Amino acid sequence: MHQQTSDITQLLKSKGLRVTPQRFAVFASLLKRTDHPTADQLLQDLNQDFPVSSQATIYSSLQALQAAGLVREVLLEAGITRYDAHVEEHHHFRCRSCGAIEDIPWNLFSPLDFQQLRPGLQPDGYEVTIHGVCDRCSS
Amino acid sequence: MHQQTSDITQLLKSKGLRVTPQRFAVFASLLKRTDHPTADQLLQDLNQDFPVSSQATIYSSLQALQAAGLVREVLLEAGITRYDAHVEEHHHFRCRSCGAIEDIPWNLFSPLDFQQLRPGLQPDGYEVTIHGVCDRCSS
DNA sequence: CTTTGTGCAAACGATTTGCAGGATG
DNA sequence: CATCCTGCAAATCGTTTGCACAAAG
Repeated sequence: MHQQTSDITQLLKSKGLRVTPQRFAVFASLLKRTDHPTADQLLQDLNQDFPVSSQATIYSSLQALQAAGLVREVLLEAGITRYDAHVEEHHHFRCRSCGAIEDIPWNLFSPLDFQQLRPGLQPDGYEVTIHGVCDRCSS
Repeated sequence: MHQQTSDITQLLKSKGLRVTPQRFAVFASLLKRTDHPTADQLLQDLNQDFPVSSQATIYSSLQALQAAGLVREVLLEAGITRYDAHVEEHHHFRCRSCGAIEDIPWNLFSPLDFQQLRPGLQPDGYEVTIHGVCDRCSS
């Protein structure tokens, strides 16, 4: 949150990524948004005023950012890949009526106990997806 | 588990679905498998010996079965939609190395407490996705 | 006999790729 | 200045659609 321009540049560099205007713009835009946009929504947003990036570049930027651990995929609907730069762990609530997606704070639930997991499986992370109806749709 | 041929037929009928050889085959195959196949894997499987179904029909069968609540989608990798006929709730473990997917029993974890969820959100289900490395890959 | 499903092939939308020119460190 | 990125257009992959024929209830 509240990253300065120079912070973002340093962050990208520290992960071994070249800082290009396109890559910077993709990451900065994702940091600003909390709505988990798709690649295409991101592209629309960036190119709103004047062309900033192309389709192919959006995808390669997202791949690079993902590989660097700065961005993660969010999979909630079949065939739709969303992206999120808020990599601090959190859960998701998805409204089955309007499709809205809401972040759920990580510490809302007590941590899962992996003791009972089958021996051999080495977990290194998890997330909860909650399905339901949001307030806008239930009224 | 261990459904008889006639059971499956009755089950489909009870959900208001016409029983066609294709639909029957898709559902029966999914019931037998626990590996969450994609539509294409399912098609390969069914048509292994002789043609049973076409691509278009697999997709429409899956849609019908899903609408009837007999099958659910499993989303674990970007762009890959998997299907599962074991609709009793359960969680998933995905190996980040080989991609293997393993079912995790629903009652392995104590139930989540939705009390603290933002008022207005009405949850009606959830699932946990665990990421990690499986025994085959860690040795 | 009416309704719904099937199979084919064409259409589609999201993502990837090859390649020539351009920018980064 | 060597390496890596960008943009374009073509290619690819999974899924959907239109339509004529066949099968289910």
